[in-house]
Amino acid sequence: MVTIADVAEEAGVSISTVSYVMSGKRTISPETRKRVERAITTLGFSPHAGARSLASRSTNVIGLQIPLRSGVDVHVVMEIVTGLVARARTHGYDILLLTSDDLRGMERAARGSMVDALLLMDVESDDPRIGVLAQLPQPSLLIGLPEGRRAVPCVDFDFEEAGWLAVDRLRALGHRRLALIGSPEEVMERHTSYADRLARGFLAACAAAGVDGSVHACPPGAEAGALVDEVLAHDADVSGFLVHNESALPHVFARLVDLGKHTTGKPAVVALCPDDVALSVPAPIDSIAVPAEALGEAAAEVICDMIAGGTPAGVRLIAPTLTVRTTPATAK
Amino acid sequence: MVTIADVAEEAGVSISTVSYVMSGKRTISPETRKRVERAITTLGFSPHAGARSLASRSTNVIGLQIPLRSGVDVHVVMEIVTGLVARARTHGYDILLLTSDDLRGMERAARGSMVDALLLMDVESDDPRIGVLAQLPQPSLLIGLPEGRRAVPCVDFDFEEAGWLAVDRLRALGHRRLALIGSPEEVMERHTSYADRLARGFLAACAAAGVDGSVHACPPGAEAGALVDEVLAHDADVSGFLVHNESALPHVFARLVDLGKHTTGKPAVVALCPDDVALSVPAPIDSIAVPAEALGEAAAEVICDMIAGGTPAGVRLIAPTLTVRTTPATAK
DNA sequence: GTGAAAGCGCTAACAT
DNA sequence: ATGTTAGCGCTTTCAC
Repeated sequence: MVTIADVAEEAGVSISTVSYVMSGKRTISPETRKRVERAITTLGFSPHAGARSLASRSTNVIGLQIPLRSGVDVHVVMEIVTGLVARARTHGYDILLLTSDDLRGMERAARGSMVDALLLMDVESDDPRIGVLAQLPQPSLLIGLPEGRRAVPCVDFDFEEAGWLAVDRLRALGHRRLALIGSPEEVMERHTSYADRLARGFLAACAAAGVDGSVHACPPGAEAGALVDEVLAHDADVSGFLVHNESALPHVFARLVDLGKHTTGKPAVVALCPDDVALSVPAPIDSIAVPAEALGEAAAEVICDMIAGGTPAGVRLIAPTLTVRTTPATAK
Repeated sequence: MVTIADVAEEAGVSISTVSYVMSGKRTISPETRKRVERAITTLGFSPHAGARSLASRSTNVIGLQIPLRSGVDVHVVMEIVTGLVARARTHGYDILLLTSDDLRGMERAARGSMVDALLLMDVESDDPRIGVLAQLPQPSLLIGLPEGRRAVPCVDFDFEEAGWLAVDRLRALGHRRLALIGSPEEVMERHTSYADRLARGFLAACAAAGVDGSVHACPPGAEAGALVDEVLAHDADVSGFLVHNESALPHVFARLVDLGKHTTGKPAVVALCPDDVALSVPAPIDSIAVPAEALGEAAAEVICDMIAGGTPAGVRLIAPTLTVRTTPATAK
């Protein structure tokens, strides 16, 4: 293994000079800098991360708890992670993978100085991890928005507003009895932050508009078709659907077409999902995009800022936007 | 921050005793052990990972390159990662997330002693990363099976054999003209290892059985329906389909039902996908399970073994198994 | 503009 | 069965 001492010798300078060339923390004459840089590439030197973190008390690693639980939307998770990793790298940070069921893992990582900060996904409305985070010496950030006190900064998509937006659109399409086809039961039951907030926004918007609205947990995959039947069995006049369940979307849509509930002239669905998912449905549908990759990027920016000691982060919510792809006969 | 010296003082022993209590590398009297352990929990001590890696020359971290490229099956990726992380943790290893497009990232991690080993997913038949891996001081493992020399050990599902198995089944169902509906174009084009091997096994099996077989790249989502039409336009007698494209599966299946190509009495499809995906199709279909989680676990076992200096790993392929869910009228 | 040297918190000889 | 101590490879005062 090649060390900083080897580089120093090769370049004919002292160890500290090499260190300062790398960090840029003091002015170096152009010639020395050149010599050192040549020595570094000649020898193929990479500083030992452990030694560095020991001396500098920082790791350039961010711990990320990703949800490996059932019911989560893997597609969205992957996109968030994609954006996150890419953006973190541009700030010089690597990502240490932690799993969301492992409360002790994140403590271990933090207390063992393996990470400079912690990032949590798949946050629940009343998440037990938040208390732990607040005790940790490193800064932390949630991708999600729990209820109650905000002991920890948050970044998320504004699911609550998305509920309002969807109801607006469904009303404009002429629907007066609406249903939210949402996340699977287990996600709802553990009060995953986004599921709670979407339902809240949806129901509040329905109430405000004086239309009828109901919320339904929905299993992923083909069984979603049966749920549509169930909803209609309970109230045959339900005609507008907000679908927030990626793998159920094609099945819900197909069932609504079969039942004649959705036609080109009278669209019945607004989907909440990444754009490519909305486009994979056999016919055009309106959708509110979940900007997953941008969300990951935003989270990376905020956490890097926090590590750098930037301004207190607070709450940041990305606003939803509706994309209209249908041209209903009855739309004015 | 609490250090090993604090613990030693609290317990009234020397620093090395504390270290040896933690590592178990020498015999400690029960009383001292107890005292040290109490001191550790009292003070909430976690050893500094950087200091540890500096002194011990090992990090207890495995670098994992996950594919964040288009066309990959996120569902399968997540399952592999799930199995991998869980199993690695039981061996005391954490996972550093690297991305598969970042060739330099993995070198950086390895040369900077950030990881004890490297694990690569989404391997291509002639993968440029392999040459780099072989030069690195740390051991590495591929999840995949490239062609040519095996400079690096490999673990994977036996996609080639899966091709044979599927052809067996489709022939038993009475089909004589077969089509493989496979990965998206971009995955095929970069000669992703699994896509290549599945196609090879499928075509070899067709040739061996004297039946007609063709391979088709397939876009994810709804456009898959159109591909079915295209295949049949080219040869209307194609009747047996092996589908290896998770998000296309429901659409391919629906199209085949619409066209009357698939009936309960005469099943037309064998799917290659995780079991839950196969079960989410509206009707029972035969499938070959991709044991993604088990694959991740196997990879974790092998790499931990390699780090521990275990026996040279070579190639390990998990055998496919067919699950029959259909009871065709014509089956004997 | 550059060097010398004192740590950072551990592990693992080498002691006894 | 336990203590002493020399590093591990870097960053960062201090000194010039």
